[in-house]
Amino acid sequence: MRSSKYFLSTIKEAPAEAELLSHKLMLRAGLIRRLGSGLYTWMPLGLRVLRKVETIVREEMNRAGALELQMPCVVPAELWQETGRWDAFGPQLLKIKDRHERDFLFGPTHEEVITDIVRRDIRSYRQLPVHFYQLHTKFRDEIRPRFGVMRAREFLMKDGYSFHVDHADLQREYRNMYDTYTRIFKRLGLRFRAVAADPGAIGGTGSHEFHVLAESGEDAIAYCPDSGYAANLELAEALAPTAPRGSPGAPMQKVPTPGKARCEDVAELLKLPLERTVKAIALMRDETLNLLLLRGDHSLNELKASKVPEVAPFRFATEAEIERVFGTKPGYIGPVGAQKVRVIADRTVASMCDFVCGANAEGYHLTNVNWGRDLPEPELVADLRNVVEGDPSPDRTGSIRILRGIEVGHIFQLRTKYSEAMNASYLDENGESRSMEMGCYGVGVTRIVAAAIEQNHDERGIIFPASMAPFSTCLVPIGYRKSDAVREAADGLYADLVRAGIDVLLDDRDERPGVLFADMDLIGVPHRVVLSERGLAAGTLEYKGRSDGAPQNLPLNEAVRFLQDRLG
RNA sequence: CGGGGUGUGGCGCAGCCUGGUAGCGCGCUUGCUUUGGGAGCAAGAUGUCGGGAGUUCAAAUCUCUCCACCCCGACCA
Repeated sequence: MRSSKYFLSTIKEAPAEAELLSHKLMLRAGLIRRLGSGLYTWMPLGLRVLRKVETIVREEMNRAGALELQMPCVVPAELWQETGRWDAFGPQLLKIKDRHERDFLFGPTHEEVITDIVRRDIRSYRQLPVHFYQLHTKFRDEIRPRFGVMRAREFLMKDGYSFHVDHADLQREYRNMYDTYTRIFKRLGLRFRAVAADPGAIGGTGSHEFHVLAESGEDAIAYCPDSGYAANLELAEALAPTAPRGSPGAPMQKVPTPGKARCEDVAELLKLPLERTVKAIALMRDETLNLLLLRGDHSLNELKASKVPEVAPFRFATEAEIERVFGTKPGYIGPVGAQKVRVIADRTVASMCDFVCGANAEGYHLTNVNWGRDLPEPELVADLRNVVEGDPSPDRTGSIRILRGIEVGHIFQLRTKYSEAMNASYLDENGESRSMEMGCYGVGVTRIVAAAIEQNHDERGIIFPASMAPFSTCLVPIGYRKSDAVREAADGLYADLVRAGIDVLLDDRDERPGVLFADMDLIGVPHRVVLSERGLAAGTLEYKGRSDGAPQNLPLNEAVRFLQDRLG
């Protein structure tokens, strides 16, 4: 491709709408343009990148034995009413009506449609297993789309669905997909990690997420370098402390802490470590108030809380409810002397002694509080908190580190959730009807591009991994329009590179060299070859990798072979 | 949806408080010069100041209202 015949639309200053670095760079490099909230056009340059990612995903899915098909984006409501998701999916579901006022939806995911296909076409165990996938546009009416294509409303996703005679075969395919996803992200050249995850709203048992590691990632991952344990932070178990609870020291004391509602402030005022304080979080379950206790430096894990039967379903108590029950404002509430309240302690809190908590009186806290002496033992002890750096690994080998990640893939074992709801069954060897076991597997294709940039960039712009760069190589002639020698050499080398099957961009624009260099760096082309009169006179050209510190000179006639070696 | 913020040429912004004929930088067009890291000079083009209503002799500026977008929370590939 010649840039004079292409459409490069780079800009120096990122539009104010972009906050995240990858978003700014994608706009500046002219990969995408925004149409509306969460809606983006993929410009020719960006689409090249997207297609490269798609191709790798498709090749690996095919290699894994899955079959590509394509389902409609627009789906009749009846199918979703059958599984109850027409109502259960909530406002994220874009509902639409046709001219006959019939209800449809724009598919955010396609379990219903694929299960409908399978229940019509599959009768016998002899036809199983099957695995169908598509690369298709999804729409989810996110509450708050953000970060460009990272969390867009319309996005490209690879979604695959497999059907099996039994759970064992589903598990086999699940492992197959785990390996396939691992291959995909390796081929893409990304630093990533597979982590155990909560199946969430999609349902089923057993699930892993694949995260691209990046500082700005929205998700936290608990990772143990010693054992290899990796889980989404929300899932990682915080083990109970092994050391026995210390014995009570000084008597409990009510101390004034005016204006100090946060544990940090109380600890600072009392000159005590934050680890000696206890925070109280009031959650309502119907009309019951549960008081959850966490150590001052820990944070509530709402997923864990939602799995404690005595707590869930919950909502946070309002300030009015808190004042009615405790007679004081949030910030000064505590378990000592609290009436009509169920006290539920996090495992860590249950083993604390001589701790600090709210006194249920505005402007006061209690110090040297001890279970069994100053208040009854907690009614319930549960794992309620997020793990923190340094916690023991849940597999009891080594300790936890926290990494940030961007979720780009998720695999689920749905089991029979959808096949039962939609009556997708088959006849087994004995002629008996059985529900199919089902798995589903998603890759956020558009998000991968943003995540790759988030992980790989510098002050000059994007550093695309070779796998997804819009062009593998750029040929930058200096003085293309001025020097016959440069032009002839550039055209000749360009033709040679094209003939060698190299995905090369000849930057033949009539611009100053600085502009050409800056643009090629910005759009992230991994390999750059510079031709100049000076070099030609010496029979050399210049090569520089996108992240190399300095260029190197090469004999002119070795350029093609050199690049072929570099490109593998 | 709750909280915070922003809408002024293609992009980034000033002007608004204190009403008086809309400005800067980048980009764009033309010419000359320049040519190894986003050039210099000169001449130009481009604005329903987010929409509507109101106050006023007069509104980008004040008031009301609607809209769009961004940031923080819950959701997710």
